[in-house]
Amino acid sequence: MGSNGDSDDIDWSDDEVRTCSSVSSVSVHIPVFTPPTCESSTSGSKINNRFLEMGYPSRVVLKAMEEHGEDDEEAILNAILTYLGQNKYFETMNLLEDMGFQYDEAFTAINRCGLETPIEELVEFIDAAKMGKEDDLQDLQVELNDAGQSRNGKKQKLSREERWTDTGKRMPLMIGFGVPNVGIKTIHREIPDAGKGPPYFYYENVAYTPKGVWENMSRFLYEIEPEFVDSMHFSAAARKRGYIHNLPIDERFPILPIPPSTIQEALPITNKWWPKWDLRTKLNCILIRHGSAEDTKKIKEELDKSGPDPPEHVRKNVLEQCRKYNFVWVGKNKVAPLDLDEIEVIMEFSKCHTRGGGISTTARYQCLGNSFQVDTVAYHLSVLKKLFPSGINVLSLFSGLGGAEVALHRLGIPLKFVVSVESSETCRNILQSWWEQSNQQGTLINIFDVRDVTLGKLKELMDMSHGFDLVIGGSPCNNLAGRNRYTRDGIYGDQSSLFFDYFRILDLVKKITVYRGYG
DNA sequence: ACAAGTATGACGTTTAGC
DNA sequence: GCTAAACGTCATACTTGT
Repeated sequence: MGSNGDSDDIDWSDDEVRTCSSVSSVSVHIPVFTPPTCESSTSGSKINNRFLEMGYPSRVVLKAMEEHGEDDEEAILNAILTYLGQNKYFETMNLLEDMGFQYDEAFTAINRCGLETPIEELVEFIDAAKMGKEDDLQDLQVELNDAGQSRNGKKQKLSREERWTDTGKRMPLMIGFGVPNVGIKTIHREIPDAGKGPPYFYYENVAYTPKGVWENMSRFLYEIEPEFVDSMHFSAAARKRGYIHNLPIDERFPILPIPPSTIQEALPITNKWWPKWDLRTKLNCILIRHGSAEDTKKIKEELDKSGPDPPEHVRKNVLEQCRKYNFVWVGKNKVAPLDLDEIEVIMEFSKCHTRGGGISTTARYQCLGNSFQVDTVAYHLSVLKKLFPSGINVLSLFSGLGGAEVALHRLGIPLKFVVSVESSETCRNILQSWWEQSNQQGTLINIFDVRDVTLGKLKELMDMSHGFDLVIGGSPCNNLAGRNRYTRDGIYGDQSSLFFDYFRILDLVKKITVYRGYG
């Protein structure tokens, strides 16, 4: 934590790590889906443009505006969602759940049978799926029903709080302080004074770390309780991440249109070849490496050998491999790893975000596997739109592909001044070319190494920008991630210890902000 | 040939929740 | 005890450019 010989005009004596009582009481209520609220606007063409920017087909937008006038944005959005079948989706989900089916059952049924399938057939599908899973699933069902009735002495649907894997295992839902459509928690949370902005900050890392890591990080980050969210609630792939931030959590909204949230919707070309006995509707976490060609070959050979109705042990083995390597079905008995453009879209970057400019395939897989899932982060950042209508100054640490920048841009928050700190030249190039292509009007400054972000450098940057509104970043997870067999050393590991630079820089920005009266 | 960059097979353990 | 998942690392072979 050297201050590089800067002449200090602030008291930089080492802070004790703050000990604040972090209190948060949680209450839960379960609303049905409501479309995101939109500010009222004065001109119809403005609204039109906004919906078009959101990516809705112009024909649909025009039709909605014809029927609902030009000013009632909420009614127009509602109509668009109806035309696109999204309202129907939520209605059907709610109906099935009201009938007593679990979230995942309803989810799978709709996504396997299609939205237009009559409700009776969906019910049949679910029942049939259950029969196919034999005794263990029946036992599970009994167990779930029992649990559903006994919890808190009140009948309660477990599906809102928990989900089941396609093998029937119960998993935590990981919805943090709420996600769209699944069930929104109403939460009152107190942020300890030391953690309050300005600046706002947002820190991200993998949810499953060695024991004690999140407690440790939380202790540094002002005792703020982490929010754990699985991006499966925003996209077709799981991504269990923890976020420590001091953002408000009321009135969050997702970026629109809501992207496909199942494998079947996101990768429709796989439907034709997807076997009935592969019940996956969600991909596992997208990693930095893809599965091997050798493994896909073995799967094909094994299935070709066992004929049209493979025996249980073959299915089990194939499914195990598919889950492990995130294989999808691309031909008869033929699985393949995800393509790069498929990953780009699932992470909610645009197609070709990482393509070209001399970047190798391996490097693309790597930086995409390291990235934010944009919808998830955008949902959390959406509260900034109201707070910074004229634009935002961002210090983006460990920027990578620019997930934070893309999220803010997609939310329609102008990027006035962005300092991006990123050690990979490849990633800096990708962010730089996105910046140019997306027609940014603000300033982008690239810095190579977080260690170069000293007190003096920060003062210089904050003089230029009049302070930072948001400090955002996810520090390296190498030494935390479960897949690491060699150097899962925890927060003090070679790469993951850069967390402390995140903290150092954030804390310096806080102090400069107070001292100079920014914000 | 050689170096540098790229692709790929092989490789357990620690979480968490029953 | 069980199952399931996990922003990965290392060594080596291959490819590309000079």
